[in-house]
Amino acid sequence: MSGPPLDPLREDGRERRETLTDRATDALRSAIVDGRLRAGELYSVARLADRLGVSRTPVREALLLLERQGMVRFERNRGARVLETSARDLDEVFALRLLLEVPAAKEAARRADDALVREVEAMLAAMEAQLDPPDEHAFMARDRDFHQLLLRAAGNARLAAIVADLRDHVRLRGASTVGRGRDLRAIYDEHVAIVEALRAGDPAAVAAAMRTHLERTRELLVAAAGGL
Amino acid sequence: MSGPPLDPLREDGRERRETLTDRATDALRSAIVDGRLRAGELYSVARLADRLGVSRTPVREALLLLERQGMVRFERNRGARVLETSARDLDEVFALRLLLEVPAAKEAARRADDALVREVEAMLAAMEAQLDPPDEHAFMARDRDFHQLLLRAAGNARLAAIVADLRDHVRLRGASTVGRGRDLRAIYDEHVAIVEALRAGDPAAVAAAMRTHLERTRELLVAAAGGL
DNA sequence: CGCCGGTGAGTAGCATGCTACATGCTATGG
DNA sequence: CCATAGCATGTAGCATGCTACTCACCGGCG
Repeated sequence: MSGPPLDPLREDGRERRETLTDRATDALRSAIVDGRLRAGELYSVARLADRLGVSRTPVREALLLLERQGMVRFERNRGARVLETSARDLDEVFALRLLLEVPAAKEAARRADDALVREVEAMLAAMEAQLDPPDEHAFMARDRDFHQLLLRAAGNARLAAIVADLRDHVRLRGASTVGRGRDLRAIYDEHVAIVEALRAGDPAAVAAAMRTHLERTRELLVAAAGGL
Repeated sequence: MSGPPLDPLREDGRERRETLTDRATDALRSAIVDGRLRAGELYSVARLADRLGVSRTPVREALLLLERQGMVRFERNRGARVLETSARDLDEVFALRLLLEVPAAKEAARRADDALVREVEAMLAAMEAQLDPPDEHAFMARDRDFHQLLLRAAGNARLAAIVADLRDHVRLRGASTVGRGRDLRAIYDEHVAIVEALRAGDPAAVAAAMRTHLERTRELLVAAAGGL
């Protein structure tokens, strides 16, 4: 089972600042998040290396990094297994995001200037553009950018990096299911509330809106994963 | 007819035996934390591999993992540089520890039973044993165990893992400096306050004691690093 | 004297070779 | 027919080979 070929990493352009290990890490991470590499499945380093068009070394190094992030687990002489994300895992992830992102949103609001507000508004518009027709993949990419913008604005780079890692545990479903469009609209509205509070210069309201958003998202995802 | 069970040679049937990469990661991490590998210095994979008595592969893999943790940075064709921990880094680390450990301590207190209280008390006694004569290295190891015990008791494994990673950014100084013994005593007393609140079954007091402890430690370390 | 270009040693990054082990299949013996 | 030994195949883990690059050093030239 070789599966569909992943995008080759090699580019003919000679200037490569990034290493192949970096590229392999990004490629495998996104393949796992959007399900092209399936949770629960075993993959061999050699086969993935073939699919990516590189040698085994950068692929193994990438998988070791993803293992540390909790996305895969090596099984000796068997392969690397993509780990499933249980409802309990999602609960842990969102407990952490609440602890980190709510205070970070408040701090970002305290520091916010007009330039940040404009950036956030632009991000919100980009999200809205993915509602009709509903494109979950593009929407979630914008959602990630929105959150990262606010997190970086809070001034703690490590916090932003930790949240980015946590997000990778939420898998995207492939085809939109029934009612998915309405879900996206609801998520979008929660972001609107955050931006309105930010525009009003009200850090406590920003924090509250972020808390509401994360709690609702947690409910949604935990339920979709079968509940606790 | 199976007879009496023999001791299984394999731990879990399918789990991971420790690899050389794992051991190299632990060895290098602790060498960096206690200063045997010096911050700011460049080290080559080949030389480290010689010192550890293994080939370059597990050493490179270990350094890649430590790079992801923010402890080293590869410089192409030059080596791996041990990153310094600035006062600003420490401020970020403790901002995160406050966001995570204070609520975690409260949750641990809510869940605490007699067994946990006894474990924590034993850990506290182990810390006290390192006060006279003062042994900073052993004391800090116990301190780490104390915090990890509480974090795990809070029921969020990822939270505990994140805090463990953050702690590695605090370097131990080698020989005790003047007044170091008194510092250890003060740190110990802050842990006593946490345990007393825990014994009293008062989650809010546990959280407050943890906050005090972390804020004082932050002040101490940020000042020692030259201030913000 | 100062600048500059060559050059050789050392390096990360990547590819590949090698070994022990896990597992499925098959042939063999009951 | 069924159980099982052993063989073929595939794998992670580790070692090693190879290449392009960095940089310190040195000698010659302005």
